[in-house]
Amino acid sequence: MATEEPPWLDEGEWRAWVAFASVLVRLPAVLDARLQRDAGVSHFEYAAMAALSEAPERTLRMSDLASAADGSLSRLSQVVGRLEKRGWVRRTPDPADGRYTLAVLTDDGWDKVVEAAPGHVRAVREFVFDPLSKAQVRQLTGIGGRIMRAIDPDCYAPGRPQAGK
Amino acid sequence: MATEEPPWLDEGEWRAWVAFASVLVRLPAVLDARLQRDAGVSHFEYAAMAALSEAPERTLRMSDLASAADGSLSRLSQVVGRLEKRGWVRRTPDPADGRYTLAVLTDDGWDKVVEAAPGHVRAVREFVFDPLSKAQVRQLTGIGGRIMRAIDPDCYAPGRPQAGK
DNA sequence: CCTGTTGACTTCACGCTTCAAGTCATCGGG
DNA sequence: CCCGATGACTTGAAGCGTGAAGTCAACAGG
Repeated sequence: MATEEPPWLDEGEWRAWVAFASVLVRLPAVLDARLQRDAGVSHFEYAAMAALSEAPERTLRMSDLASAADGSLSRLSQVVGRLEKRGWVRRTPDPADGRYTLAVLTDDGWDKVVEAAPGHVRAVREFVFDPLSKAQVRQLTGIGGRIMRAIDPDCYAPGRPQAGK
Repeated sequence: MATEEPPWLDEGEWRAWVAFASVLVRLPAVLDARLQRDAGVSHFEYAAMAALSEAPERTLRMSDLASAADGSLSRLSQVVGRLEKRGWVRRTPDPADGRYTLAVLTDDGWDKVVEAAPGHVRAVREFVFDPLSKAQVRQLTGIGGRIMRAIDPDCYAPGRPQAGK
């Protein structure tokens, strides 16, 4: 029963895959390049600061920030080191439990996010939402959810009725 | 006219973006990890060898191979160097024009592709096509095409009637 | 034939990511 | 109070990607 499925892609799947695989490679590349050019930060740095900017007290534990930004703790530690050198983030041991380290977005860091966000949103709109119809946006939501649940069933519940923030 | 569009994402777009952005980060990561674990090659190395395996004579000029594999010439040059050391690819100056370099897939390289392909297809099926309905696969084709055309209008014509290979 | 130009590829230095230790604070058991 | 275990983070070496500069073959003009 291990090989219930056809081993190869049929023509419809193949067409979908060539188109989608290109998107997987090129879309992150152009979004990264825009962010780098317009704001001088990588997408991962931006994601980390954006996550902090939405957190209470603009503060998050390193490990929570790592998963919020979809990266390893090691990677995050180095990135936060760079952001700290640029004055956008500060690190403090958690007063409640010294094993944790808290990352805090500074006022300069907040300003940086506010400066970078509109350009990033504009890029996302230009390459993703402008070319799509309203129906396709709905379809994309469903498709993205299905694929994410296949990759990581714990990432979020399927029919969560609450409005996400 | 520069700011015709709303600067922010509405709720439907935002939900689509959170789901899709995660896919953009995690799907390449899991596919890469599978390929690395099962066949010991990176996705880019696999893509390069797969492109060669489908080319006439299993041969392509370096620059054509670079664009077929969606990477810079510089990156490709290094990867082909590594593949050559492993005996899977050979480099020859083009007899017709010495400015070009031809990359040729060796028999060992062919075997490697044949060995790696089923696992890769299985992974793509597991994470992309199994969780989607037939209708969603069609939708994904349309969405992917639209986004790609926004990124690179020259990448392929919209309604090309010819069956792509 | 010589020379400058073009374009394809290669190489090098640098920055980033990863993987495998290493450090440090806390907790539970003697 | 001490001691080992656990878990959160940090660090260091190694590998990979990028951008700039270098090499080399072919061509076009004198």
